[in-house]
Amino acid sequence: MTIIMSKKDSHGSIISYSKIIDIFTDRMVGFVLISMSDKKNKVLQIATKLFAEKGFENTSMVNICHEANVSKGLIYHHFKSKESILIEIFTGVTNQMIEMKTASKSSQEPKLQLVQLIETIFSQLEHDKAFFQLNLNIMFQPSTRQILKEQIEQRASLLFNSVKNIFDQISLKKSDLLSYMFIAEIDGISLNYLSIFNEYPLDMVKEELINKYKYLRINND
Amino acid sequence: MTIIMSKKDSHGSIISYSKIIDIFTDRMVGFVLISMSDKKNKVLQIATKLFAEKGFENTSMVNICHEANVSKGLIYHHFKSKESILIEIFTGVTNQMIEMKTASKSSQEPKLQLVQLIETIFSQLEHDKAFFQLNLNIMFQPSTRQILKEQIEQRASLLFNSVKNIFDQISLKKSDLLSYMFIAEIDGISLNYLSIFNEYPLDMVKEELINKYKYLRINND
Amino acid sequence: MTIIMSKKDSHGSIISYSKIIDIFTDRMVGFVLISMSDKKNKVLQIATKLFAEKGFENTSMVNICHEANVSKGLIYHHFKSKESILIEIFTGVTNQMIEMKTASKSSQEPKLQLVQLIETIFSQLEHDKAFFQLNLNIMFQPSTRQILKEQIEQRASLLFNSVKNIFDQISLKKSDLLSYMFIAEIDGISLNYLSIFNEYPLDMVKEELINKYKYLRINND
Amino acid sequence: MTIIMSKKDSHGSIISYSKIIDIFTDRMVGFVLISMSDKKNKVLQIATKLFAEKGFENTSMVNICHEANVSKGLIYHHFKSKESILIEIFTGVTNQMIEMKTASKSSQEPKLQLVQLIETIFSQLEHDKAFFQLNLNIMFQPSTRQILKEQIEQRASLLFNSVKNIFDQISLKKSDLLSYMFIAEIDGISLNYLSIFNEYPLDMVKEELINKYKYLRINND
DNA sequence: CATGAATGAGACTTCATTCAT
DNA sequence: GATGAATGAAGTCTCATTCAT
Repeated sequence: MTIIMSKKDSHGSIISYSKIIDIFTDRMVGFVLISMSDKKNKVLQIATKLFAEKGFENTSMVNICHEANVSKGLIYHHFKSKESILIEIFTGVTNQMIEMKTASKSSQEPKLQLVQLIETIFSQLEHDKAFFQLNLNIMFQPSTRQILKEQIEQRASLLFNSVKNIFDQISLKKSDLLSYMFIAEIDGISLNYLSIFNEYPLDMVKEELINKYKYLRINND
Repeated sequence: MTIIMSKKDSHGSIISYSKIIDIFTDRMVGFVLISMSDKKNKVLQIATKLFAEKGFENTSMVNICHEANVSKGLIYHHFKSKESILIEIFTGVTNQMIEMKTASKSSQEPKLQLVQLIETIFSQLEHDKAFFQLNLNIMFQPSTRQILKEQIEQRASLLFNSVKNIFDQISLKKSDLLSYMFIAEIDGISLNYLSIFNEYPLDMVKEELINKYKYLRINND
Repeated sequence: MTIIMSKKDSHGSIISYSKIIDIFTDRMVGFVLISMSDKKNKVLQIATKLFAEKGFENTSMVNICHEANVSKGLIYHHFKSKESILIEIFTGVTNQMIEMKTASKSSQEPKLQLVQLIETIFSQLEHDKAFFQLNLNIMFQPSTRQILKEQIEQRASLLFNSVKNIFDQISLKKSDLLSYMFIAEIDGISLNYLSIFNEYPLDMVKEELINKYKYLRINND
Repeated sequence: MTIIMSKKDSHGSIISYSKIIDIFTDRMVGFVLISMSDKKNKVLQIATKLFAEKGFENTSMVNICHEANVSKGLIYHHFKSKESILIEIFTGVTNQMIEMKTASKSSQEPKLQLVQLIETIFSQLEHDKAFFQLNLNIMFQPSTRQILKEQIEQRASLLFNSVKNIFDQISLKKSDLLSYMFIAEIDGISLNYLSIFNEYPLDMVKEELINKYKYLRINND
């Protein structure tokens, strides 16, 4: 799944990728992660960055060591293998998504929820191109895809359920189909923006999409 | 670009991936490839298959040699490097797309052209998942992406112009935006079908999309 | 030396390998080991087991830590190095052998002493294949052999003197040669039983050997 | 099996280990090996030497590279792994043994065959201590033992059948038992000579053994 | 055209050992 | 006594590429 779920916190702001990166840094307060050693943190942070920049296969353990100022031995003290670093990164984000989903109970009008969701996602997309590209890279590289198959599926159903939940509030009819179309549109735009077109008119496309869903009228034939 | 352009040949049929694969085989008559030796053909064919199955980085020259029943020396006689095999594969398909584009001058009603395009693409998608995944893999793997940057952009504008050309026949207004949306929808669906959802209702989604464009009414506000 | 000396204690029973293992446990009362901490004991015990099962080179300190439920730091608190664990294990057994030797003063008829010795050794052999294999492993692995060279020689002469002492009681003539042959036969059988033949008829061979020495008649030509 | 079978060639001389080593050198004329590249030969030769001197686990691929004046890549071009070098060495010798066995049809008096066998083996033993030690090392190192389990068993039965065949000519009764004892004596002496005693009186022991079998009288009770 | 021996850089990983706490 | 984070050397193996034949 290309999309990272958004979460409105008490101040109405959005948890963006900068927050996701915080999972591995000092501001994170989840009890599981709080005890993570600084060096391990650093490794996860650097690995995330390098995997995003160069791809998983083209990032060597030595690359990570050097950038993280850490010895090879230490990495293997904290992680079983290179693969397991990838898994830990991915799991961190997946857990974050799950947590967000549980936390976010919107009472807004459903069409506005869709609009909000679109805005959140595109805002993240613009801020963290590299991170989204990492996700795509991982999903289409057969080797890494295999490793993270389950999580990818988990994330997909997580997002789908969130979206379908909103459409159900609008109309139970065709909510499945509408969810698939909604997600396809967002993923397609992300894909084109990130990797296909040189100068993609993201703002224009975003506006079009928002208008579409703001004034959505469902044809119940 | 996820999308491989279709071409209606004189019999109204579609150039599918099976045809694309033919680029590398004896039936191909393009002037560029006509002189290609059988062995070189075989290498390109096998490399395409292996890159799709295992990814570029995880396919070794030896893998290709063994499957193609060819010696290492011979591969380096025909190709400067592993990269250049990838480039040649990609170029072959790009050239094919260009040729198709020049050849295909449809006189059909524009909305039917869109429907035809949708059907073509999804038909290819279903037949050649691996090949489409290869394209995605290459585009999101930073290393390979860099190598093929220009071609990726060339293909994107090729497709965009084809689509925009159709929308222009419907209405000059917003034809850009509509083209971007159309491409995004198709790419998004492909993406979700290929790599995200476990059991994607491709037929249902396709039908929805076809209905949308068959009866398209443009809001000219 | 493949052979672990036996000892008849006051009840006529034999000190078997189960007793040897006790060196490292609470029932041991030797003055050297009495003050040994429980954890150190445990480490020696586990190390013996792992060295026997996997060989010295293929047993890592971490393997020992995990199985002994002890931290790496603690092992290095008790032992200077991995080598020194091996040395301590070997020394423990050697000391035990020395102690046994000093303790065992048999007044039996010499040929019966030989029979007794044969029975003891084969009984141990059957009970503790792994332990005997460890001894062989250590003696033939050039690296470990070097470390324990002196002890190996010490044990050899210890055993040789014990055996020669018995043969001296039978006949002073050729007692050297007879001792070498006796030891060779026992070691050869052990070797074949432990490591060469798939289904070795140990009982049959043992009986043959016992008969040979029970009714030994020395040719004094 | 510690013992390498001997073979009387047309001049009554013995194929010693120096001949076995020739398997890997220019004098070998077996059609299978004649085509082996010089470099591959060299690697096998050097590996044999180093495994014998330092043990399998303590010989690194780099050690072999350096001594054989060959690149790491080349070794892996010829051998799948370090293990496979060991297997190839061992297999070479095993095949040699099989070939010798088939070739050697002695018409001598059986007791003299035994004497001949003893002399052959001890002659080899004295010439090639390191090689015999390698065999022992391999058989008692759990890791290598596992790898060569089958061959070890094959060799054992090969030797056993040879020996039993001779004893059968003397007396069918107890020929099994006598074979086991004979092999045990030889292996025991080898073991003691190679690895236990500092100054082993090999000549004296050998003479004793020869006398025993030269004038063997079987007790048929 | 065609082969495959040969190279050497660099990949992932293991491991004994040290040391601050 | 006890812990485990941290190190760095060394190990096995892979791989794109070159080149003599």
